[in-house]
Amino acid sequence: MSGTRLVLVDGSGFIFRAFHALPPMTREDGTPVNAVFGFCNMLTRLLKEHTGTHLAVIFDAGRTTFRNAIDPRYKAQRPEPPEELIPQFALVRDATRAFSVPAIELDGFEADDLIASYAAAMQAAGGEVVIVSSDKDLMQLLGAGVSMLDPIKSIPIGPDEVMAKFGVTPAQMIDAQALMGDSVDNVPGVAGIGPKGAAQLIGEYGTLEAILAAAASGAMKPSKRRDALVAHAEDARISRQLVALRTDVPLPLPIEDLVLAAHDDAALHDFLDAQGFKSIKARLGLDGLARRHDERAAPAAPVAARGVEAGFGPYETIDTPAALARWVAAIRAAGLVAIDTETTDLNARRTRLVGISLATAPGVAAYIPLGHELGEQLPRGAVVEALAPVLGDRAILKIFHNAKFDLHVLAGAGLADAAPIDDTMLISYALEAGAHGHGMDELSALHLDHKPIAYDEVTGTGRNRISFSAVPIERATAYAAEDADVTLRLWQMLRPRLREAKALALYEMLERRLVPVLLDMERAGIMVDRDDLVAMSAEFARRMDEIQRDIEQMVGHAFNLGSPKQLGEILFDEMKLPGGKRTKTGAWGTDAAVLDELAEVGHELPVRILEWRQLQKLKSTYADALVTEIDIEDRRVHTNFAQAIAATGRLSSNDPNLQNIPIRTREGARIRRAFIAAPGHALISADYSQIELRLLAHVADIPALKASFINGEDIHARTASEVFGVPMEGMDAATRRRAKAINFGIIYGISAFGLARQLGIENGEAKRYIDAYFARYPEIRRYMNETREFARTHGYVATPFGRRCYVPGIADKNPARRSYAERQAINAPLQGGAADIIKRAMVRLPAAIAASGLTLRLLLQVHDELLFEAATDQAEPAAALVRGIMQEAAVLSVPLLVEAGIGGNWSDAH
DNA sequence: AACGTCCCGTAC
DNA sequence: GACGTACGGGACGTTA
Repeated sequence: MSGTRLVLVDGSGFIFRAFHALPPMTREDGTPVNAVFGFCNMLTRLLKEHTGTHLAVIFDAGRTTFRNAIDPRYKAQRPEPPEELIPQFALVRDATRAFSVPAIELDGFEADDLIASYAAAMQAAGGEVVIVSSDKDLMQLLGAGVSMLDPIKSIPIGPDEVMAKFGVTPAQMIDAQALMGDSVDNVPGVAGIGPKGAAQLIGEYGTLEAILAAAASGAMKPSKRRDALVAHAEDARISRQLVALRTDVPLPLPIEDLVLAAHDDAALHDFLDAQGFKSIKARLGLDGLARRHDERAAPAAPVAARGVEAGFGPYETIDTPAALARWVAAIRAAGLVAIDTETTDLNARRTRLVGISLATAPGVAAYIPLGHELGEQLPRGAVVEALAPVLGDRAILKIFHNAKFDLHVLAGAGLADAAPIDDTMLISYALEAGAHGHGMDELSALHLDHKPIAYDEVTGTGRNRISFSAVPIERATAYAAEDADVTLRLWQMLRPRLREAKALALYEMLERRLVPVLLDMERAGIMVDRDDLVAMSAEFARRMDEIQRDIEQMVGHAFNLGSPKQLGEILFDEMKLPGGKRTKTGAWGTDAAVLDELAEVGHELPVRILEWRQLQKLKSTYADALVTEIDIEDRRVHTNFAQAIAATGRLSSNDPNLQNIPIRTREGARIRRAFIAAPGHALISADYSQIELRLLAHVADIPALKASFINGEDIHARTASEVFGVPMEGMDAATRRRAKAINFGIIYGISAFGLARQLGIENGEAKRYIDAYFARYPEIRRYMNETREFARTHGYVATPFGRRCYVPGIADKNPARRSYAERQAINAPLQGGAADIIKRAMVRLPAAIAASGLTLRLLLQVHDELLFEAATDQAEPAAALVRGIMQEAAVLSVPLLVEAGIGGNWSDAH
């Protein structure tokens, strides 16, 4: 029977799960049919996707089975099914037959035993089995030729998932379940032992019998748990018999009879019509068929039905306690929920929660209004109380798009505990950084072929913009619930791709773990000296006034110094200064390089303009802008770190950008000095030395460069010595500077033109430098060629840690654009590799800091630098701790060096 | 008035 | 055109 693939649907399990996961819906005559609808959808999907060669749906038969003989308590206290579910049991069996699929059940046995027996028979015959269920009771069957598929989430469940959820292998599930028991089925287990305890014991002793023997013999150290094991040993053994599935049940139908058959279109059409499942009919292409017994038009599908299947909306508004309770139950049944929050402001930290949307399955989403100005809404407290246990439940996955934003907002509303999380924005970024943006609307258009309602459409823009709290609830529901729905669908689509793209570890170990770290950094903020900044701003203004007067005197009339256009016309049209260059739009260029050149040839005006420009920059971008960003509550500035923007894996910072605070010039450093430690604290700056050049030495495997780093040499001086043939000792600063520019140029994908511009030399001379460099380090040229070639064949390059950075222009016919993409390709593994390393350090820090007991927190990341705030008297050991974590964050063929400094302000900490 | 683009400059 | 990655301010031209 090799080549046979038998799909076994756990019909009874599905009915319960679908009933709880889907919102209520009824057909025309009032009969509830939500589980039937879910079932028909699931079967349609299975048939469409050609999952197997054989198919059957297995059901439980009756209420008593052989297990009641083992233990009369088994399933004894199971409550009657809900009233709305009862009529659906028969309807689901009808549905199965309508699809021409065998419905199998056998008195005295549960569906699980039949599934186990069919699976065993198939295994013996050398075929494959796919069990469509998410029931943990069936996980013990996973193994060679037997796999599981979650019917609602449409995701595979394999040994990895079992290990992730229960910490044991499928083969160990029986013993694990025997220990933990099952309150729903009244399987006793051992009191006090849950999934975690069971996994730990099995990990240590191997089997249930070994555990019980160790407990009885005293080989286990005395504890409450050991006492419980001794006292309940018999319960555990009985539990084992209850949870172990029978594989020897007589098969009611031979496997050959389960072969997939074409369904009877007319019969199926009539059944679906009777239920009002118009959308499924459409999917199966049965619209055109006339009804055999009744020619009137079929009733419109219930609203929920369209959503469940494929449509986006309409969605439910949750405004009664009953609806809220129903949704909480649906989330528990689904084991996951996609969540989106709506707020008064787009800044996560200073916003207020206006509503929460939830989605448990495609099309199944709802909105909980909380802070709308008009309309019936549940009290905030009641919603928080109902959702807190769900958000805090480690067994329920919370899916967000840009989780950090929602986590800020939820924490502000008293819902600080929400783990585990997934983030579709970060999943997309881990998969395809650089290929496209990772906003929800863009991903929805790309992957779901659906354009969601835009935020601006709901609130308006500009002067007409209204707060989300002023949006009518009905409109808010349509927008907000759709976002949760889209998030859930993106998750279903993208999550499985992580493994295929070898990005699973990158996502789970790095990007996802970074979320709480960044959240804490943003929350912490950094203290700035407001008075200092205000004073600086005034001083800069005064000096700019003076300079402006001088300039206007030199020019002979007033003009807007801030206008490059006016300035260019004055310099090159009016005053006829030499050396004018045009920008790409034809205007005169007036950037610093141009003005520098004019200054070189002896003009005073450009010098004054450069001075004015510097002050203008410092005043507007830094002094003034930062003052407006100070949080009045804590006198600190809180940036936002964007985790899915840069094509290389770097973070970016905005509102305000704290990753480009001046440092190089004397006046600029004054701005940096305004970033101060809180009273009783010191700032610690720790930065990687030459991390990108070290990565270059490592990935391009350049022995000479590696040796330099291993020997702790001054790398730029060494380069100068090699390229220009001068001794390291007594080297002049200009020579070293040239070598430094070459080293940077290499990292950026060097061109003679670029290097010439950088150094202010002729193209020809720059080319000679580069040639000399390549001659001395021949591996560089090989690395560059191989990297370009890899990018051309794959469309991306990868960092040493597996992050893919896409370079879309790599095959462009336009040589300029292609060259640009090639330089990106050469730079990305180095810049991205450095980003990976510092992120590794960042995710390792919280545990190390907690273990150290030091008062120390991370405030900022600036690509190769981490800035901390520590209690003053602990700054030294704190600096040593972070140096260690950062240096050990990765093991390369060259050492990583971290330099740390301590100071009362950011400038002095360097 | 609001938005998008350009030019420019800051960081790593 | 112009060696990599970002963010943002002010000017300016276009839209509403």
